[in-house]
Amino acid sequence: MKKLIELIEDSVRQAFIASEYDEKYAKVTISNRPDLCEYQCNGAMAAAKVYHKAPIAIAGEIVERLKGNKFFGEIEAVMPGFINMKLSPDFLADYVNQMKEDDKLGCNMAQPPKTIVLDYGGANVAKPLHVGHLRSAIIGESVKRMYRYLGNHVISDVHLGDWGLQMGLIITELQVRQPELVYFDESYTGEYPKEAPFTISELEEIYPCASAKSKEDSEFKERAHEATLRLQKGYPPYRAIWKHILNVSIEDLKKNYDNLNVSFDLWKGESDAEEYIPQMLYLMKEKGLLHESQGAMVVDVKEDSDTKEIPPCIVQKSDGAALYATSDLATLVQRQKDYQPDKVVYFTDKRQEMHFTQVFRVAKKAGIVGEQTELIFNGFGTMNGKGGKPFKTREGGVMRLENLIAEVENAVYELIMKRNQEDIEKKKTMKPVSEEEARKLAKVVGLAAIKYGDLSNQASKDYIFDIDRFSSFDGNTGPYILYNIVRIKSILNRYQENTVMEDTHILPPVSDSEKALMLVLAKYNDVLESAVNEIAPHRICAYIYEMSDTFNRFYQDTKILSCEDGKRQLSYINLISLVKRALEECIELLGFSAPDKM
RNA sequence: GUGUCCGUAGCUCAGCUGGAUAGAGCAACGGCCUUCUAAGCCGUGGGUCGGGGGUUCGAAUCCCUUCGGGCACACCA
Repeated sequence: MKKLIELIEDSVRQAFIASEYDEKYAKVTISNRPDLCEYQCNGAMAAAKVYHKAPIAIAGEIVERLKGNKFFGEIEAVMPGFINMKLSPDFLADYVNQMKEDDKLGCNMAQPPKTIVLDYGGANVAKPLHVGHLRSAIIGESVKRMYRYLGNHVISDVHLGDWGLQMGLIITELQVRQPELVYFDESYTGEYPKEAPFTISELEEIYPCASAKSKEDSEFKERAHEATLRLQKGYPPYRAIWKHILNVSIEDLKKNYDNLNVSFDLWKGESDAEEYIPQMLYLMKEKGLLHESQGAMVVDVKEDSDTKEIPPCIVQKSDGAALYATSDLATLVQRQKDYQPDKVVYFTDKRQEMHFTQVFRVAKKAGIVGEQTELIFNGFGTMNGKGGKPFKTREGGVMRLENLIAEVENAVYELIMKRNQEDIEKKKTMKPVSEEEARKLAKVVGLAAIKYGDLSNQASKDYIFDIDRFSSFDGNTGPYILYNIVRIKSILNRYQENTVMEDTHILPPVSDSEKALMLVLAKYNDVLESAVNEIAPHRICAYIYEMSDTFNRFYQDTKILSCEDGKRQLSYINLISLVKRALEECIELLGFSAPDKM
């Protein structure tokens, strides 16, 4: 469906052309003065100088040509040269009705659809998810849904950290602890056990212990490096241990991501890229890009236009082992082979920007991906605690993701119980909410609180994660958005109890608040498409907040269930159904959903 | 040091492809529940858009400069 603003702009452009002004001045924007008008065009002021005319005269000419146009209820030229427009109620209602008939509420599908690989999650095997993994998961998941919504072919890959030094560290530490295991018996030739010699919680303890040890004990560190290399070279017993680590971890990770309503099409890891390393190195060698520097194999990626020093990209360490860039590049080889993506987007902490700059340049230079392939680094800011310093537990440690989620759910749970208690005291309800019900509800609302709290900030900026603020039911929060959806559901339920809907037509608005609501609805496709183009979930948040706010005003001064005029009432019902649909589509894109009651 | 991002109300954030009086939420204060969920609505107070300069009819927005802060700068990921 054509965007509302484009329809208007087209007609304004015709007017500019008819008056022999350059059409570039015909740009229309949503008004920043809603008290004066709904849409505005400021082109007359810019054109004034070029055409040596008073801006108000130009604006006047344009307005004269547009008077009587079906789009406009009112249109006027205002000093010094603004063109102020208000839509005709009929046209607006017509547009909203068209939206309603469309599956995607008027959004235009990507033409042609693109194949897009998304790399987010970034979980490491053998390490629990912590708060540092939250943003990647939430933002990536949302962007996945956004791209998909517009009809793109999207493949999400968790891209596990399963191949680096941490593997060697664990193996080495395991050997220290349990040297009797068959994996460490060089002369052993039999089958390796199917059962892992550790549980997930043991694993989660082993890694930090080994990591700390390697910082103090250089001999231990040396052995870990060696073990890493042997693993990467395919040494069978280490492979067997590694497989155990993988299985135990993935099972646990899936559980955690499920709780966040985050899912992946692929559970590939750095290890899966390993077989592509030779091909990758060959491509580089063939192009003469590869050379040795201080014992390592590197590719120069400097460009003349650089404003700073970009160091060469190391693709092979001096001991021959793979590292971060190696696996990211080899992964690109694999993705190119499997999907020929038009676009690959990475969601990691913005501190990794340099790494991705290097990797992207090497990938293009070596021809790992085509010239046209878009490689996008979507770096996000740090999640800070209340004081503006990185988010920590009260003891100062790194907080586990599951604990964070539990804390938010608890905060929400407390609020639900408190509110229920107050309602009983005020005699608004007699029914105490059961603990089980409240817990269930707190899960749904808590997830909305976390995700909305995160996504409503611009991803690239650092932000403050404030549990109390995010889980609050007042103001610009996830719970508030859900509350509005629940309110609409409640009205619809009561209405449908005793009525059959036959006509689904929405009538032209009769009140300001109703028109305002339709105006917000009408820009749905515009907001969604630009949010997707800009990879900006926060724009969707801002939009649904605006819609909720506008709905509330409408709700306040419009009695729906007691409306006497049957046709009008039905129109209201259809209007708020559409609002509900729009809100639900949006929160679905953000990665959470609404309960039936709150 | 070089580069880069940021600095908007007491707090948390929008707005940044230049437009009219810089917007929300929280916090504070005052109204509105026998009527669709008051987790709401209406209203009041609160700002040198870090400072300075420039471009422009017009700058929070673009350019320069300065102060303050975050982050990155090859064998960790």
